[in-house]
Amino acid sequence: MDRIGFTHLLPNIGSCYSCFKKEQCLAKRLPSNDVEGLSTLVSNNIKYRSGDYIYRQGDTSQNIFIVKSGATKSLVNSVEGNEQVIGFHFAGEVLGFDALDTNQHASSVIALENSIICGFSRQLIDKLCATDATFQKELIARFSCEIVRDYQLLMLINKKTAEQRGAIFLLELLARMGYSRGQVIYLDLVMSRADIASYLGLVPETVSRVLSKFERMGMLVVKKKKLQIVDNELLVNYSNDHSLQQLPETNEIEDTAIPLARLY
Amino acid sequence: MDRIGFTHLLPNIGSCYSCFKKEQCLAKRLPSNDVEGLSTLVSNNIKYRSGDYIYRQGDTSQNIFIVKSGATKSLVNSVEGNEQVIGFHFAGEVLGFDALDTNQHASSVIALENSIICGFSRQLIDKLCATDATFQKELIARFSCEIVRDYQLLMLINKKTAEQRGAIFLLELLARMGYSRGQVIYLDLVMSRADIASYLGLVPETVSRVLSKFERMGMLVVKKKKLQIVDNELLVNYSNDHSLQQLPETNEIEDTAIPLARLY
DNA sequence: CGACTGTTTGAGACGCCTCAACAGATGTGG
DNA sequence: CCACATCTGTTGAGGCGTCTCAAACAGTCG
Repeated sequence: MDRIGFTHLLPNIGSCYSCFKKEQCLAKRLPSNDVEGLSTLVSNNIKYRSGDYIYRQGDTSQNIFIVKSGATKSLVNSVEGNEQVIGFHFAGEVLGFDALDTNQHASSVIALENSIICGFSRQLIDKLCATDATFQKELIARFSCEIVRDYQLLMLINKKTAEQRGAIFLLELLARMGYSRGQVIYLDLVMSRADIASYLGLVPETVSRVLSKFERMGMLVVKKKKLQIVDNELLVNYSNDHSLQQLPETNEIEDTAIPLARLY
Repeated sequence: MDRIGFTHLLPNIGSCYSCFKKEQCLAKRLPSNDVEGLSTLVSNNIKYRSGDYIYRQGDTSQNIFIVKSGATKSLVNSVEGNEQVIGFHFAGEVLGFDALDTNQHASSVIALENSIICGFSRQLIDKLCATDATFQKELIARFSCEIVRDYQLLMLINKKTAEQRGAIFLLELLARMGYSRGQVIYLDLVMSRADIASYLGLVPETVSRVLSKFERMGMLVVKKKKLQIVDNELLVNYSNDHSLQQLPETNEIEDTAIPLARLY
């Protein structure tokens, strides 16, 4: 499951200077003569296996991490033991913004598949911020982006039906994978139904039902963790408030009369 | 409604140097000889009336703001026109972190009462970051704090009952107002029931019902926007998962016996 | 092969929303 | 000052969407 296609070509430990992902990195615009020296402050290319923790809620550290390949989920545990997934993270994304105030991570991050991740110590962050205005601005931008993402998740969980959440989730995933509309595309869910459910504020059964319904409608084809998106427009339609524009489900066998009744 | 007690003593426009809130300010530790010059880059002590917008979702700017006195709410509008309150902000808190990546605010902020707010231009932020490591770290800390706050709000909205949300909301408000446990205290809700409901992912009717129930239980006394917290411990108890330890509600006609029943 | 986890599907329960009516507070203009 | 409209907040009755609980199945691993 090599998401980027050529991970196997990389040495396990490499300098930032030769990193094939440096354009996506937080520190992408560092002058190259600095980069080499800085690599001593970076944990390069750490391999994590599926299920491994990158860090745990409560860990005392101010490291931040950058996903180089693979995928992770972040989650928060409440005092009562409830656990909620608050994000999925793919290549190029930054983790660990939650510890830079309190010196304790407010969330845990777990690899969803075998992943390669770089770490920046707080020492390095401060050094880069002090010497490189570009890095500093990039860091601020990433922070801001994360906050906006949280807002969107809040909007998603609040006051949307399970079907809307499902549709929006899939569209978000498609967008992050770089797919545009109108293509017949295949989507690889790296996370479990339970993860999706937790992220969307639902239970796994409901997620399963939503996906099944989408499949019955001809919107997509579900095969375990592999999805084929057949009708992207329908998905977009469903992600909006469709209370007034209810589309007929697969009518043949069972209904026929019901959708007509629903039409006005 | 003078939350801090001596707003009226302040001049409308003053330098940062003489600001009585500089200890709480993002720029609190600036060397005093710099502060005077910087005040030209700060919009000092702008007065907003209740209902005024500090900024609107979609506004093109990268200013950030600091609430000096008063209170605000921030909210996000979805494409379908739904609106959700995502935060309340009191003196000392920073607003506007959501525009530093895209150069567009992802949320709106509205004054809940007459408020005094300072603004920092992006130009100033960058200048301070470049010259003052302390400011830079403080900014990062505020960012991180905001992200953790968002996580907590997500946990609050997801999988909690209306009563838990109500209890947690009140406790959060108490904590931010600096009250500790065990006191009989008065709480002044500056926001409407609709604002609370939106923030908690509920409808105003439900918020009203929850508050009424808390009052019937002897937990607090509701009088419009003024609350008296009578039994803080009970509130804490209710904020946890009380499915297994359901406390008896008012069974008798009205009261009298209720406090006694609650004593163990 | 049997345990185990993850997923799907169904039936019923329950919590919150919706809709409606009403009360109280606030503001406006005559 | 009152009549009126408007807005906020409260309370009740009923409906609906999601959760809960249960069962069955598939896939994986020992």
